[in-house]
Order: sequence, then C-alpha cells, then structure tokens
Amino acid sequence: MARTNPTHRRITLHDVARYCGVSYQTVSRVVNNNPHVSKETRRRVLRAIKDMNYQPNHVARSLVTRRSNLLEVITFGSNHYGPSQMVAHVERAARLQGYNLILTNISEMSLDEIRAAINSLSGRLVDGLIMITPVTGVEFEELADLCDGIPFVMIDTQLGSTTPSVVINQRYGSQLATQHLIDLGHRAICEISGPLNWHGAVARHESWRATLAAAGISPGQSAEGDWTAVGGYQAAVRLIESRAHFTALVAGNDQMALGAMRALREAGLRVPQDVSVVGFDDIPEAVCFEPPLTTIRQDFDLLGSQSVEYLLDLMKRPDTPLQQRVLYPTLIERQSTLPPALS
Amino acid sequence: MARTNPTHRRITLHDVARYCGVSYQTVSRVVNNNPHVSKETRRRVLRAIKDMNYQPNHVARSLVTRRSNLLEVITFGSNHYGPSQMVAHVERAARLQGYNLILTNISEMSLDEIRAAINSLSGRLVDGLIMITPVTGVEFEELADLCDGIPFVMIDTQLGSTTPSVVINQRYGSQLATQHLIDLGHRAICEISGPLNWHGAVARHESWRATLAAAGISPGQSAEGDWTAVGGYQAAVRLIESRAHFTALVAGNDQMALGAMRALREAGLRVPQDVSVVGFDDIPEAVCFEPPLTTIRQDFDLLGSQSVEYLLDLMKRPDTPLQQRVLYPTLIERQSTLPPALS
DNA sequence: ATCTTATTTGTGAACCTTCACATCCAAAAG
DNA sequence: CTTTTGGATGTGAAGGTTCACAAATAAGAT
Repeated sequence: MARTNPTHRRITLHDVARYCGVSYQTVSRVVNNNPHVSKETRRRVLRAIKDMNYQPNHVARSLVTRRSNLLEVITFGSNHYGPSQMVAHVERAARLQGYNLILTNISEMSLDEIRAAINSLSGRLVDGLIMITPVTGVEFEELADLCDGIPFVMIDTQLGSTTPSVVINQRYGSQLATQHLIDLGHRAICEISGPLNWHGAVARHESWRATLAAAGISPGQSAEGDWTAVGGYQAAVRLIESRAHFTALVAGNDQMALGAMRALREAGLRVPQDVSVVGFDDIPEAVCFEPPLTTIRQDFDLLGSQSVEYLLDLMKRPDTPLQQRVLYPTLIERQSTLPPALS
Repeated sequence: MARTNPTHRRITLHDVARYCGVSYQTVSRVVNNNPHVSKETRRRVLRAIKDMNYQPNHVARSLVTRRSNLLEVITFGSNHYGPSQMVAHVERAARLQGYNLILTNISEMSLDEIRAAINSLSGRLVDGLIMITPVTGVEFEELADLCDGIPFVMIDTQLGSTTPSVVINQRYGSQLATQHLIDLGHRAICEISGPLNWHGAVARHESWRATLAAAGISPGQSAEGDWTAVGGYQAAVRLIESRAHFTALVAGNDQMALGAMRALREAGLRVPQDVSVVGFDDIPEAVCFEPPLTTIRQDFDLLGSQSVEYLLDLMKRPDTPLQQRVLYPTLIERQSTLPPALS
C-alpha cells in the first residue's frame, strides 16, 4: 500500500530566490503581484516557483500581515434544516470571495459555550465571524465584548435587534401563511409552533396571532413542537385530543407539518378536505408530501451571500454602518390547503 | 449603536513577562505546562495572564511548531443528507479532540476542484485532512500525491479500496433491504437507484441484484434517480409507465422512497398493500411518512468519530497501518412493507 | 568550605513572511 | 557632462512564538 511522506521540508521564498539568483524580496514581489519587477525576472521567478512547486506559507504571512483569510462561523442547532442550509450557503459565498471557513457548532446556546468557541480561535487571527444564533439568550453587547475588535455579523437573530445582522422576516412569512388561510375562508386556525426559545418560533407564533387579530378572528389553540416530524406529530395529537375545533393548521416548519398530517390522518381527518395545513421552509421534500405541502419559502442562498458580503464590508471599511438587513420569504401554494368544507 | 474596536494591539508573551518581571521563556513554559518552573513563579505568571487577558497567538506558535490544530474536511454534495450528517459529526468529534475544522464543499468532484481546495489550504499548515468522496472519479494515488505529506482519511469511498478510509458497508445494507422483501415473500422487486456515479449508489444497486440472484430471483427493473424526492418520483413514474409488474420497491434513500410512494399513490397503488417500499438512511422524518417507512439505518455519528480518531492516529504515529474501517448498517422495520397480496 | 548535581531561569536563534527603507542603475532633462 | 528622476532590486527589522542551550541558583554530598 502506498504511503505518504511525512518528513518534508517546505520550499521557502529563500529557496526560490537562491535558485534563480535574486533576493527573497523580489520573489515575494512576484508572488504578490507587485508591479516593481521587470518582465524578465518575473518570468524567471514564476518558472522557478512552478519548477520547485513553491507554496507560500500562509502562517508566516498571517503573522506579519495580521490577516488570515479565514472566517469563522459559529452555529447552533445545525442539525436543523434552516441552520444547516445557512452554513452551506455561507461557506459557498465565503469561498467565492477567497476566504476559507472554520466551522464550529455549539451544542448549547450559552455565553460560556460561545466564549469557548471564540476563545479557542481568538489567537488564530480569524478575520471575521458569522454567528448563527437562532435562539434567545445572548445579547449583542456581550458578544461585541467577547469578539473584542474582530468584525462579526449575526444571522437569524431577533428582528429589530440593533446588532449587525442579516435576517429573514419571519413575521412576514407567518403572516403570509395565516392570511392565505383566512383568504380561503378559514376562521378556526390552530398552530404548531417551534420551540419558543427560538427567535424564529416566537416571531412566527406572534405573527400568527397578530394576523388573526387584524382580521378580527380569535386565535385557535397553539401547541409547541421541537421542529422535528415526531415533535409535530405529538403536538398535533395534543391539539386533536383537546377536542379543539379547527379547519386549518399552521406549522412552524415543514417537518412538523409532516408529523401533524400523519396525526390528522390517524385521527380520521383528511388533508386538505377536513383540515388545511401550511408549513414553513419549503424543504425539497415538501412537494412530495401527501398531499404536497403549501409552505413558505426562505431564500437561504441569498441569506448566505448577503451576510458574507456584509461581513466583508465591515472588515474592509470599519466605518460601515451597523444595520440589520432584512429578507422576505414567499408563499408557495400547493395542495395541502383548500377552503373549509361547508358544514 | 455600539461599535467594536478594531485597533487593538494584542498582549504578547513579552508583555506578560515584563509585567511580572520574568523572561518571556518562563511565561511560555507556564502556558505550555512545562514542569521546570517553580510553584511561586507559576502562580504569579498565571495571575498576570488572567489580569491582562493574555491569549497565546496560535499563528506564531504554528509557524515554529509546524502544527496548527486545524483539520480540513473537503466534502462533495453536502446538500445531501448523508454527506451533511458526516460533516456535522466529524466537526463534533474533531472539536472534542481539541481540533478546529475548516470546511470546504466542492461543487464538482474533479481532481482539479480537489486540487484547488487542497492548495488553497496547503500553505495553511493543516494538520490533517478528511475527504468525503462519495462519487467516483478520483484515485488514491493521485490524492496522496496532492496531499504530499499531510495525513488524510477518506469517508464514504469505495468499499474494498486500499485508501485509508472509514466506510459504511452499503452492500450489506442493501442486502438487508432486499432480503427483508424476499423473506416477506416478494419475487418481483424493482429498484430506484441513486446516481450511478456515486459509490454508495452502485454498491446498493449491485447488492440488490446479487441478493436477488442468490435467492434465484431475476431482478426487476431499475430506474436511476438523483437522491431527491422529486427524482424518486420521476423514476417511479418511469417504472410504472414501463408497465413492469412489481410488488416491492427498494429505493436508494428515504427521499426517493418518499417521491416513489407519491407516484405509486397517484397511479392508484397502495403502499404497502399493493407495493412494499423500503428506503435507505433512516432520516428523522421517515417515521412520519405515509406510511412510516421501513428503511436502513446508518450510524453517521460513529462514522464521524471513527474517522477523526483514525486520522489522529495517522497524525501521531505515521506508522499506523493504512486500512479501511468498515461499519455496518441495520434494518428498521416499519409499515411500508408487507407480504405481497395473494393475486 | 568545596565540589557535584539538580532545578529554575534566561539568551540567542529560528520559523517564513512582509514592510519600510536604502541602494543601484539607466534614461531623461538641464 | 552633470543632475534629476524613476523603476528595479536588495537589506534589515519585525511579527510572536518555541527550541536548544547556557547561566544562575539552590541543595546535597564529601
């Protein structure tokens, strides 16, 4: 079996310089595309670099430039669809901009955990930080303190927060969902919410209530789920067992909608004839659910690129205004919603 | 709005040393838990470190030690369930071992893309590399060459390959699925495979054929999907339209099983009464499918920790034997499979 | 008191770059 | 022919740490 060669002194600037009889500074200039080097020497040096397979040492470079071309993303709950999508798209956007990404997923959304995550990197000269903080518990001031000096932007934090951040307007999304049901003629609309320590969950929850209130409808019951299909199933069972009457159900995400539909079916209720259901996220599978799910689509791709772009602005021009950039979700109508049956 | 402070000279070893009247080397010793320092000075230095909030500079340290405590994971297709699970669990395992993770997702599984990914990091002194290479196209020799010197392990590569790697035995999993259907009495068993340039897809496909052959059954039709629910739907439609007779269907993953079930239902076929379906992966939603899906569970958690562990072995002891570690999946029986109807 | 030995502490160099500046040379201008 | 200018190249230092070794101190043995 072949084996790699672990002892291997790297080629340095000096090696290349000696090889083609110039000073290390000249080689450095060529590497960095400095214009002050003659056509002829540049050619020779480039040739040598190729011949010797020279790779600049990023570490040494970082030590002097104090930049690393490294971004860190600290995320919580990346086993959920939303956060994992965000990470994926942030990575793509960062790489497109020439940055590498360090990924840290924390298991508990506490200041201590975040502190540990930041500190473990703090000596590493990360150029910027993206935090995916979908749950409550940490305030901007504390974070700014922790990062001390290194620019950061948050994703999926509370709407209206004064933190530099990019968010999707969850209130608007939930309003879209609820209004859609109202427009169809529903008046008894229950909800399965996400865990209420998540910003997105409370935003969607409150907006559901507010939208109903604005239409002069009193809200149906609400049950709290945990984002998973099984959690949605259990929440729906609770709703059904409470004997609440409802003709429509808004779920905090598509997985819970899936679970809820299973519970409804088991209770002898048909979707959408007896109960309309609308989800949130538009996961790729939603179109193949039984029935295909009406849901709210979030543009995670845009969210990722926007936040990287914003972070880069912050890094390059420290006077970039701190703001919250807000994106808007859209309604995707499929077959899980119908006007209520005339009873 | 509060603002972070971008200009901020870091505290160094020398600062701490001056502060408590010892040499920088002594401080270095304290930081590195070197025993050759008296109890009293250690106490004083530790106190100073805390007071001044000194954070060792990893970059400077890396420059001299030639180690970075950084692992890289290069992944392909991380938008799919399997790869994304692997990344998540690798990250967790790495962090538990005190390593940070650089994440690079490549969009095309070509040697060029991989080369770019490795080179962009090569000067960064990554200590080790994990490659998630679920598709064909790249050989070990080429990779070893590319990495030149830095230890790596591959995940999800071809079973039986001579590369240092950790894999789940897909053949065995598919055998489990197919045998389960045979045991129930099925004889007409079709397949929806994953894209056949993925190792896992061909392994499952071939094992499906082999298991049928071993039981003296001639294989039903096979249609190629793309791992997504929609792809599974389309593949199932093709199967149905070909007028092939079958009482059971094995799908390459759970999403495609979901799509297939939708297609079957639309064609007036009931699952499992008319057609049994078995999936692969056991995604969390599978239990809430209609009907709950019989499937094959893969232990991605173990896969992640095993590969990090193996990589660390390789890093610490370069004479660690190069091998392929193999994990085994299990069958999860739910309600999408039944003996065939007596026709 | 003197010589060993062990323990604690300090010094110089190295790791590989980039930055700021000095030097050199040739061509243009006086 | 001398001076000025500007581009090409080289030199020394710095960035913050660790390593190998030297020095200083303390304790023990003769």
